[in-house]
Amino acid sequence: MLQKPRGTRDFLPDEMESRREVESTMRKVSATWGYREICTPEFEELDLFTVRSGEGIIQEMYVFEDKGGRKLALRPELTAPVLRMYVNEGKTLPKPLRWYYFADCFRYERPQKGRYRQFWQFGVELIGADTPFAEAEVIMLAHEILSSCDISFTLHVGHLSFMRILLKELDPADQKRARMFLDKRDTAGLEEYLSSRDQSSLSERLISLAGCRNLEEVFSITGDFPERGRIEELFTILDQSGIHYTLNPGIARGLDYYTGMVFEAFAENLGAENQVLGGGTYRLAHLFGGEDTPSCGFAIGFDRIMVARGEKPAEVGKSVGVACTGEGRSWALHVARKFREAGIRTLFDLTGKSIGQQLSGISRFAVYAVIIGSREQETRTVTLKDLHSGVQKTLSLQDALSEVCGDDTR
RNA sequence: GCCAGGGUGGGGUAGUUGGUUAUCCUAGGGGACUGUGGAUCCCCCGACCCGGGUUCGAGUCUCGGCCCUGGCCCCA
Repeated sequence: MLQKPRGTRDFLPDEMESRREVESTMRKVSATWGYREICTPEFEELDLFTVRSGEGIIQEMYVFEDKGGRKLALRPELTAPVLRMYVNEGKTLPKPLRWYYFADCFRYERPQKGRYRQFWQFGVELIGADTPFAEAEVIMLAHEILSSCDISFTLHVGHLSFMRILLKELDPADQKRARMFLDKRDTAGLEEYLSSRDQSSLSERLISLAGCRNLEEVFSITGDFPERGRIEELFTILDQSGIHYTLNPGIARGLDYYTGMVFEAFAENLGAENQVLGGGTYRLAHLFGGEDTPSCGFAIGFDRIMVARGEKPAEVGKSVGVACTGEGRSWALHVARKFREAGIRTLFDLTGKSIGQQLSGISRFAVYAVIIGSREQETRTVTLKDLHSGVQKTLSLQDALSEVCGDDTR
């Protein structure tokens, strides 16, 4: 028997419905903030991703050559494609651009809990606004989306300037190593590394920086620097917004293109892969041939959200099943059509068996049965049975429709 | 790429030291049953992940691969 490729999943209707429910919540929230959906190709030129992230990621991607010999890759993420799209066709649109996407991505990695080779991301990019308000808006939107997903999470907000100030004397390779240690909260590793570089005093300052939970402490370590005012303004807005977050100067993020604010969110129930969101302020457009454009955004690991939510059956809508005898068939078809026109999920019996057996089938998926035989056909009525209470009555079609439609508890 | 633990009908499972026709539950299909439901009874369907090796004989032992679960690495 053929298997599905490693790290991919099939989704049955129950799971698909609950995924769509969450997805639709994310879309709705984003829409209320004025963000509009975009879509980019499933695959792109390989260079788009290597320009941004380096050659090293080739082994983590699905890379292939098409019949014309072009080197292509299934997208491993969406920020680069979105910014490529912006450079290609968004430059003349009025700024700022508020875009969101919901799309699948592919990474050739070892699957584990919450990590698959095909996975879905919901993300937002705010392009062309370079203010504390822009950064705050993106964080607040992220917070609202996560809150609407019915999971418990913690939101950490940081800024790369703090670390940069302390690290500016080191050469770039050492800076990068030091950031990685901090990002992983590996203080022992950091101390060891920096003392091998004769920078022991630095590691102490870095570690206390990473432990800071308010700005005064941070600035007492870093001293004053030009961006201070802007950073203070950003956090003032966050405080005024009332969202719950933690200041975390230890966030470094993996990549070099982040320029300032960075933030991450973590959920429970997730094991080793518990980060559900990551984002920040960055500059990428110039890498793809555009003007240097300030942007910020975030991406949500949709599948991890679903894991963190746990088993939650999706809402079942109202539904009726139509059972009929041979004599009642033509009237039953008409009745079914009317129910569907009223927006009710309506399943017609396909077995042609006895009424009892039809009801037996219907009761497995519907809360109402509509029974049509020769009596109903002659009098143009329907027999509506509530399968929960067992109560049934014979009504006009119109009354049956309003009974089903009007009863919101079903 | 690395480590640990796994893989028996669709799902969940039993299977002793290697020994007859691989156990049970559930789901699914059919029937009893063409004007009143989820019940019951009967019947059916359906599995040892793949390949090599050891053996008279392998679900069981062994090697390799694939896949799953979790962890490491990485995390754009």
